Amino acid sequence: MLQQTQVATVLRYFPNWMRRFPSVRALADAPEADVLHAWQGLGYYSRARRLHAGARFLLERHAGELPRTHAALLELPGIGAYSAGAIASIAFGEKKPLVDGNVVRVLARHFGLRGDPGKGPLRRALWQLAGELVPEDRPGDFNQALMELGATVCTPRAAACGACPLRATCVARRDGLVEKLPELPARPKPTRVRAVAVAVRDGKRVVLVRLPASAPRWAGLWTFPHVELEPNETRAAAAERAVHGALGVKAHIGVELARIEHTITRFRIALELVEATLPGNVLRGALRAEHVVRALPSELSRHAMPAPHRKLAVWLLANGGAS
DNA sequence: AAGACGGGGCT
DNA sequence: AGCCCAGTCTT
Repeated sequence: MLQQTQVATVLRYFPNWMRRFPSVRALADAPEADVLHAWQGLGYYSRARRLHAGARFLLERHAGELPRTHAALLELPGIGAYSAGAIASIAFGEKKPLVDGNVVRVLARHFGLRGDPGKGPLRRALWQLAGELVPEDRPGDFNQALMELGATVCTPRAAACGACPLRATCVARRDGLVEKLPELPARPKPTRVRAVAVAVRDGKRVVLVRLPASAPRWAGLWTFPHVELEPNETRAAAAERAVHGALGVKAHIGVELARIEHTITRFRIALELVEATLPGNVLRGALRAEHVVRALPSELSRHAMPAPHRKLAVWLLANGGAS
């Protein structure tokens, strides 16, 4: 849960997660829908699916117990070099390094390492260095200390060098490079896109569709039928296309209901919610599919939805089913 | 060896 | 408005 996610954010999810899945078996036995529901809003949903798969893997291969070696941990879905190093060193006292965003920063600054830490040469050097530094005695404490130093003292901006226990030997501090290191590439500015989502009405109910497991984004989550607008495409045409793509039927497109802005990894999406109805004769068959559900606005929260569609669902609930 | 994957905290 | 977060997996 903490992979690429701040502790402050995880704190809002972890207690509920542990209440719903208090054991490896509880998680392994849970339907994926429940797992995604408990994860909804956290992002990087493949983490949830891998954690789920990991629980099942543990039951099949390790009698439901976490293996105690770095090598065996690495075989688990969702456990990469960082997590295997963290668990092996912190939980089991194995002398293994770890490199997370904090460690990258601390090491790059302290040793004055130039280059992009995401690229091969420096990336390898950082793991090599971390491996040489981690001690036989209390490797977990050392690793946590390194991360904690990065999180609290050697921060991305306004580092508290005066309070740093390593200030005497820090190359970046000596050379005035603290703010320059590590040399992370700037994230490209998000591309602006317009998208339309459709609230397909069936009386007081509204249609949600579940994205297929093969979807590049939000796989397994429920959304309103939606598409990005093509160049020069009208909102209504896009809305029709969205409904046809999701349900295979033609819809009567109505008025715009709401509009939100949402930024995800590389896109800044202006997402408009448009109302629609279906001809009565196609309604029943089209909505029978397993990946389609009709729900009252008050029931939408039962389904795992990504943040932007969740916002639209909240809007629908607040602003009623006025149709 | 690059890209892709979410969403939000914090400056 | 940016930057970055206790990374992993796929292409």
